[in-house]
Amino acid sequence: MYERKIIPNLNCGLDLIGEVIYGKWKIRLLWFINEGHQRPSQLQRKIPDASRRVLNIQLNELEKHELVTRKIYPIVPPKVEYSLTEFGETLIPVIAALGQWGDEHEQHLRHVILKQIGISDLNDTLTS
Amino acid sequence: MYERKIIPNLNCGLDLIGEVIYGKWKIRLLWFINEGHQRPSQLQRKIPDASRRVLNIQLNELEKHELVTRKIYPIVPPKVEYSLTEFGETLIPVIAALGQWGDEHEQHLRHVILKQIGISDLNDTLTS
DNA sequence: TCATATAGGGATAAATTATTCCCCTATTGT
DNA sequence: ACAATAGGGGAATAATTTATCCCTATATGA
Repeated sequence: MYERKIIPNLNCGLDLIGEVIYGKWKIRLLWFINEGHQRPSQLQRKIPDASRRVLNIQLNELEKHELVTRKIYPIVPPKVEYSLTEFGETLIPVIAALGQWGDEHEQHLRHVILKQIGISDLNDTLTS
Repeated sequence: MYERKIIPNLNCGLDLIGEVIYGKWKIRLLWFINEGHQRPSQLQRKIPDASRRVLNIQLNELEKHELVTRKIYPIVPPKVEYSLTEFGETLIPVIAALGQWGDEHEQHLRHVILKQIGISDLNDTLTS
């Protein structure tokens, strides 16, 4: 595992929440697990742009941070199910607020983001 | 400026909000600007762990994303003030929700974060 | 027998983000 | 003359995060 060389700040609530949700796919993982997509293969299908590898890594971190639990069924082929812990569930309303803000301002966000990236990528983005 | 090689997903609200707030200091910048710390030097004093350079870069991005505006006073020594746009203001309640969750679960978060990083860093973190 | 599905991890490359260092302008105070 | 303050940016490097590729194991169906 990677070992940090710069010690993180843990001064305020924003620092603390950042430590556990800052990761490209973590919020989506929590969201989909909450929606009932509990198995790794299901999650991968819901998030096809992420590689299986990263999802595993980020799921491990979520588990270490006690936001999710992992249940292994001793059968073949293997079966694993992730569930939100009570702690993890408290985060759902916050994630909902993030997603809602994004949805409410979709038009404007798309505009300013594409403007910055460069309009040349517009087609790629829309067709992906 | 850096040019992306991987095209971002802009499928849902979570993708969109991520594009504008995903950055180590952005949320704090928005928060402090909202609190009235509008000048770059003030912001730097509020966030001493970030270098002046990164703050400038992230402020530029926030401006491009139309979350803040930059007002330059043509005097010497120079004076600059950042303000939230109306759009930026709509993000404040969301940031507040993030910070509040972090504050409410401070004990538990500290515990799981330090557990993962390694307790050896405990002293460093507490005295920094 | 061979492909598929299931779950996971090691090693390494690439992409992205953040830090460091140094440079520029002009005024005020010592 | 020199340091400090105000704001800003280029270039190089470090740190961190993601992506890619390849390998393990077992059972089922074609």
